[in-house]
Amino acid sequence: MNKFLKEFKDRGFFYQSTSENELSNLLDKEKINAYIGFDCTAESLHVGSLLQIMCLRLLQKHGHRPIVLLGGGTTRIGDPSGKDKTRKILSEKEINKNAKNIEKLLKNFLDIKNSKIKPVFVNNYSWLKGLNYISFLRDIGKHFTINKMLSFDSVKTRLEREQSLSYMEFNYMILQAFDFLELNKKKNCKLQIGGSDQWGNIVNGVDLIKRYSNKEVYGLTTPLITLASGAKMGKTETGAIWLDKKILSPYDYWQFWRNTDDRDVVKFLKVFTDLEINEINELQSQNINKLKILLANKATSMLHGKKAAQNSEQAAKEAFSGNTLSSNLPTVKIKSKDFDKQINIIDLIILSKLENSKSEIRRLLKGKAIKINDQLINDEKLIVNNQFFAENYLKLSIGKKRHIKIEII
RNA sequence: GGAGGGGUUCCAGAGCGGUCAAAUGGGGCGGGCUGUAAACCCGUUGACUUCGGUCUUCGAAAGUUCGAAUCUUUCCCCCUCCA
Repeated sequence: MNKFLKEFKDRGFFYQSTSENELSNLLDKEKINAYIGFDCTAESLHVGSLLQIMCLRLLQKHGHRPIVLLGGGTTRIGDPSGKDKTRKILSEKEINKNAKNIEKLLKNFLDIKNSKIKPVFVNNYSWLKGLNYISFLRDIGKHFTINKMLSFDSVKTRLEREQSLSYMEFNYMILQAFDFLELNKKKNCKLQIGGSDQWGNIVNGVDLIKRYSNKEVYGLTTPLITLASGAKMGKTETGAIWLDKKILSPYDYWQFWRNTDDRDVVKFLKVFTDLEINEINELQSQNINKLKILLANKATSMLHGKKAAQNSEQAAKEAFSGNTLSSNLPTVKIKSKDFDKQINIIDLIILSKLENSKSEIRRLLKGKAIKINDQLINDEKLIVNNQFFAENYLKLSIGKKRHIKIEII
């Protein structure tokens, strides 16, 4: 089997593929261009997309060129796969902004220097915006039968539940197939990778290219990563694990990985780091917490850089064991006019934005959850004044895991 | 078109005139144990509070009543069965 494909499987990326043997042969024979599409519904990507991002890296590792398709056009329509309802439609401005931001994020992960494997970024809006309806129907539409389209899961489930599926969304799969065709024509793209929920859309593209150009292209899907606990990867109660540091600090990102369930650690090392498989196998005998730190460091430095990862590890070490006020903890700045020499503990926490309900803070205080400079606070009337600050800093902890530094400016 | 069932706090789901901010389970949060894990145990889970209370919630609106999630009317939305 082809080396790329083998590693793809060994690491746990593989779910299914079209004509696997032929694909393997092709990958042996030449370095190809392969694409993954990202939709632009949010201003950032979250950990849920990380699996796809790692696929792009893996392609690069094996000398293939990734094409990143930003769904600037298709986001205007909305993919009905896996959705009960039509999503809200975003404005053009938002979509463009999102696309830009996502491109920027992805560049953190990819090798953008090596010209042989340097990723190509394309936005499908560039070819979708000017489509001529009549010629599109004649050239492309004739290759799709309604009979078949109705058989796709994304359509079927909607219809079965008698939830409306608009004509607009119904067209999504055709557009995605068309994307593949365009990329094949323009960029000689021969492979599309996507999540398992994209299977139908991908196969459509493969079929379309076969019929339209009589060329052989391939599709490859990744499994849905589920956690040992059964939850979906990347969605926590407090919100998604975003990749953009403006939304989620590197420290919190690091913590996300540090808190991985024991049972998921090895799986994650394989999928979300570049460590070689045999290296990971050797490491398995190590202390599980060391592995989690390794995972956190690898994952964080890949996105935010080595320095950020080191700082996060350092901050975590200090926040959890020592009582020193780490300079690396996430910092909340409070204006001295709001502080005004002293402030009630509850108001301080509100200002810090760690909690936004006073009742909740009172509960936490009663439950021995709140510490200032590692000193337990259980008096809700406590006045925090200058004495609590070393320099201009104070460490505020809620529970065992949330630690921040408050700075007066 | 006909017959019936239902919309309750994050979710599932009880309540069916006062004792209801609303049982129970899940989830979340906090505490304990430990390893910033899992499992387990305990507490907590609308907001505000001078801790006495106060205010806002049971699909929407109007009404009956001293008093409504609970009764009535209208409206909106879901589901099941028959045609």
